[in-house]
Amino acid sequence: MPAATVTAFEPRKTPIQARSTVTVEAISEATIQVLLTHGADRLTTTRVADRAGVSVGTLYQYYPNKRSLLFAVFEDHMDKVARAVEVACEDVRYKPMSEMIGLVVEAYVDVKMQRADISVALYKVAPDVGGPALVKQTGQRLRKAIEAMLLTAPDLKLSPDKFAIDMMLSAMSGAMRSALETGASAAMFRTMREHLVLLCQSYMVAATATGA
Amino acid sequence: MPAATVTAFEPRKTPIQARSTVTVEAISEATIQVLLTHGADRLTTTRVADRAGVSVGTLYQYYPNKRSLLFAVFEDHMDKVARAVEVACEDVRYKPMSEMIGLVVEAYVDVKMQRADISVALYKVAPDVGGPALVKQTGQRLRKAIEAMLLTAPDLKLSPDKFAIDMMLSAMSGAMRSALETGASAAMFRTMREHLVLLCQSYMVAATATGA
DNA sequence: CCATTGGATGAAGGATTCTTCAGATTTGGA
DNA sequence: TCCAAATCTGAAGAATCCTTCATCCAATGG
Repeated sequence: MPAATVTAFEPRKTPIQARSTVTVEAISEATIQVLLTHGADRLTTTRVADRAGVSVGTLYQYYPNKRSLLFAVFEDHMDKVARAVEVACEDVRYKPMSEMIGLVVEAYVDVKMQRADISVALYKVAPDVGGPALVKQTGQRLRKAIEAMLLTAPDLKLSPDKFAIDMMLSAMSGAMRSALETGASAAMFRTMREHLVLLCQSYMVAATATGA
Repeated sequence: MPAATVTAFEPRKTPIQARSTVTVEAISEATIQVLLTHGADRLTTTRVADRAGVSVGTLYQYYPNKRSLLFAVFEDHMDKVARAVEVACEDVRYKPMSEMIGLVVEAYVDVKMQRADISVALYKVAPDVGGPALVKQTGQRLRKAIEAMLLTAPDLKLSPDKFAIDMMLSAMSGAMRSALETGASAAMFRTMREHLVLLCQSYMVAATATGA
């Protein structure tokens, strides 16, 4: 069950017929498009419905309110990011720690980049939609994946520090956010990807060497 | 002159008499209070005016619109943070790089902590008020201060990498934001302060050793 | 003490937007 | 084919909020 903060965003009705499944998909996609083309503050339920090719009433048949709509999109994005990182964590088990960190960081940067526009759009609505709660939740999920991964590192003596992992994650997202919001160029992103890898690696080495 | 994105937020009238100076002060303070007690989405110009003990009309005499009001508060906060970091940068010139980094990071964490509630409140309104632009601006300001500081480090061979400094700054703010938004305990903040110092130190050492 | 400029007031205009719901339409199965 | 359930429609209700402006009060200096 999701945290309390996350409740009351549940969809109102579950699609049964194929027709409605298409509809909710269209609405979801339209939400992103409107967010992208009109911005967060001009995101209107009517506008989303128009773009989706349905009427407002239909929208409210699946989402109890505007926030739940945004929340759904947000949740979906976070899930995709988390999934990508989790997969990366699986793939690099039993490798040296530095390599682990490097690949995980790159995986994170890459998913975010693939959905750069959505990321930027979501930064704008996050505060109004219980963003921090979802971020926190996803953070825990990622920490577990990374923790499990690190436990298989042959060159890791100390057990991985939870605090250090959280630190790394928040630093990562901070750097990524900054780059995305300032609209960095492709070249800049490559550089920043390398730097972020370096940052995480050197920190994790230091953190696991010194202990906590 | 401020960037274009930052324009149109200028106060409408400059206080002349003592009375009006008090008024603008009260409005500014009231804005923070309302933000804290009612949240970003229920921040109303009328409500702010009430809390400040003036009428809405008075508010609009000094701020052309709601956004400019929020912007002013935001700007003020960012300035205080920047100032604190700049002072720290001045104080640690000619010391070893690690010490420099450590003290600057601590200075940053401390200012943010002192105004923890304001910080959290502002995260919520930032997107609607040209936050990213201001953050970018302040970031440049801080980078310059840090760059100048690093140039006086006796143990620094390579010239400091601008990219690395930006990276460090964004990582710092990301970690801080995460901690503030999740409402960490005082003990957690102490730990996180130490870790953040470690993170920045180890990264900067790695970044200036390897070059860019 | 008075005139002029600065400052304050707050009801009301104007604009948006969220959300509902009674009724029309479509679908899938009997 | 026909009906009940599932969907869809979109005008309109209801609630907010931002912002203005005509008007009144206070301060300052001559």
